[in-house]
Amino acid sequence: MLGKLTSYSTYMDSAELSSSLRSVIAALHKGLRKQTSAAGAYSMTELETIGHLFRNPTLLPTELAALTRITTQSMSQILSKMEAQRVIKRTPSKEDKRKVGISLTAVGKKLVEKNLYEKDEWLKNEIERTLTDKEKELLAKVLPVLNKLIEIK
Amino acid sequence: MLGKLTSYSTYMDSAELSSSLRSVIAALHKGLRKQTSAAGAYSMTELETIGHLFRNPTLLPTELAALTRITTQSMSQILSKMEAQRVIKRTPSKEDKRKVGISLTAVGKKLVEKNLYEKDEWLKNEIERTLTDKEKELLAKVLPVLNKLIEIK
DNA sequence: ATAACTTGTTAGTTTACCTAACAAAATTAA
DNA sequence: TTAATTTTGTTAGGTAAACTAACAAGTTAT
Repeated sequence: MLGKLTSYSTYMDSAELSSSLRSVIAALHKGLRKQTSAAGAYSMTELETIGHLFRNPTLLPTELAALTRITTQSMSQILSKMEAQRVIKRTPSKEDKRKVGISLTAVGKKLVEKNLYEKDEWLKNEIERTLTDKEKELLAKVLPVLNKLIEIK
Repeated sequence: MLGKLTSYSTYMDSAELSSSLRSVIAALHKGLRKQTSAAGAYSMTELETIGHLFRNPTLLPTELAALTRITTQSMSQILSKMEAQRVIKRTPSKEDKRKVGISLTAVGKKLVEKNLYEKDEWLKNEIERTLTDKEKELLAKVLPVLNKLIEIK
């Protein structure tokens, strides 16, 4: 079962690496979903959407959909929900009347600053509880590597 | 926004670490799901289930549910589906008549050997295409760290 | 001018989970 | 030993978060 040794690892070839990575991603994702699904909280994708709007003053629905990797139709539904909650606002463009700028409302921004990181509490606690400082450092180092895997091409 | 510096990272505190990790996990999970959802393929959890049965000759539904982090009810449905496909078989225990041993059929084993790793093809290709050998090495090193985060307590 | 493309939306469907309710066997308590 | 409780597995029904289909309206290309 063990793949042939290569230069990049004494233990794993890419097949085993991907299988193990899939496995741990599935488990972590389930842990996260269980957290966020508690009591009318934001879903994973809603959380991502809010995060993008926090870092970018305004974005189009299409752009948000691409960033969060869902269809524009699904994004449209999320936006309607968040608009009803006064978390985001839709501002139709004057140059191109098809376009609708999406941005956080004042209420939304306040809510985000107060709550966004709190939503990650579970994972944060898991990290602090189970990992050593050295492991945290390693994790921080590998994040850009993981992000390379999901770059939009 | 930048947290105060700590010993384990020059750049990230646990809050930022967890936020970034959540983000990349969500994206990777979506990428994986898109792959596995193609053409009557196995879902993420079904894939996990098969993997566990590949490594353990027989397991109980309860054990499989715990390992894959879903309810026993959900596992029951997955098992029914896979039994209908002749991928797994149910063998009631003689000592304890409540228990049902789950194992891969001959057909299932063959199918798994042929296909399990292929299902990870997308991720494998992404890894090989976008990561350098050094990055692959780093990824292999961080896997046990990520697994620590999801250990069943 | 009209055809083709872009952008955003609503409507309806699917998937992968969940909770509720229950049956049957095993274990513990009385 | 009988009765209550716990364990194990299942079916039935519900839900959240995605999807595809269809379409309206604005923009660009021919």
